[in-house]
Amino acid sequence: MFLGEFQHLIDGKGRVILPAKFREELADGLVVTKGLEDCLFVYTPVEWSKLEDKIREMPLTNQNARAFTRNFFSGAAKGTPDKQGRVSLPQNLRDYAGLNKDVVVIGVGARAEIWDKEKWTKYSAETESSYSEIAEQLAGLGI
Amino acid sequence: MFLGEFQHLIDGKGRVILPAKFREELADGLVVTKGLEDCLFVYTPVEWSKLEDKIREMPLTNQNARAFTRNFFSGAAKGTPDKQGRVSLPQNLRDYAGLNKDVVVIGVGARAEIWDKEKWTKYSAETESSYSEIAEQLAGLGI
DNA sequence: ATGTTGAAATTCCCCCAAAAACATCTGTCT
DNA sequence: AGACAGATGTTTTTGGGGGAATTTCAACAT
Repeated sequence: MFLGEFQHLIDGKGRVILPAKFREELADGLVVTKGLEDCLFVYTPVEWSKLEDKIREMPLTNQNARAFTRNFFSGAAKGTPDKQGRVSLPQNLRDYAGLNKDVVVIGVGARAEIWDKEKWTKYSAETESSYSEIAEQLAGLGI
Repeated sequence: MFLGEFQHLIDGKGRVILPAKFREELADGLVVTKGLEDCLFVYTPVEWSKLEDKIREMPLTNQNARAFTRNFFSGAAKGTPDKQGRVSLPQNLRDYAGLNKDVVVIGVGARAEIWDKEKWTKYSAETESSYSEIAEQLAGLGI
């Protein structure tokens, strides 16, 4: 279970330091993928394989499914944090999320997310103001 | 399981260097064939034979099925990477996929794909929008 | 409030492995 | 026999991964 918001830097080699609170859960591996709203999703191996199973069911013969599958798998990277809690992010993922130096790592329950700091600031400002409105619309989802 | 996106060059003899992360899985052989959307599909021997079985089940009476089967099998080539992790691609396959010098090798779960760099750039840009659409739907399914 | 201790974060440096260019060998065809 | 095309091997360079050291921060106790 990932909670909280943490500021970090990316080093010259494209590595992020994981928040200390996330280390234990991710110690034996993690998977990073292209997420929604231009951020990266970070899953534990268990969560990932659930996802993977769903995707594998998609038919090879459907063109949209192919496009999605390609994006999904090619935009994914397995990794293990080193002894200092760092994970290296492949170039294509950094490009996708527009990560430069300042990043924000947030906990979102089952997964963590990595954002470019600026993008996150903007996004959270926008959604915070409409927080209760959004909540209203979610009422139908049974929360 | 193949994941990620990797840039490589084809040498003068028509050989591609396989990404280091794919080597182990392909060490004891691989099958390359004409893929969909002008790229090449690369399978492990195991995955290939699974596919072969599926294709055999297709009705011989369907004209499209016949055409597909012909392309798929006639364009296939078995190979083994050398000690440095290189695979040589037959001329006809290189022509098919329009491979010059810069290629992109991507992991797509059960298979890998080899793309001409330019084509891949274009394709992934075009399909990115459908990615987030589908991802959103999947996210709605509680993933 | 201040000093002390420990852990986390940032920077630096080294080494190994992977890429890319370069070179050699073999066989076949003319 | 020579030349060419194909495949296989070798060398050098570059980039990335990993470790270590220094600094910063935070928590705690005096």
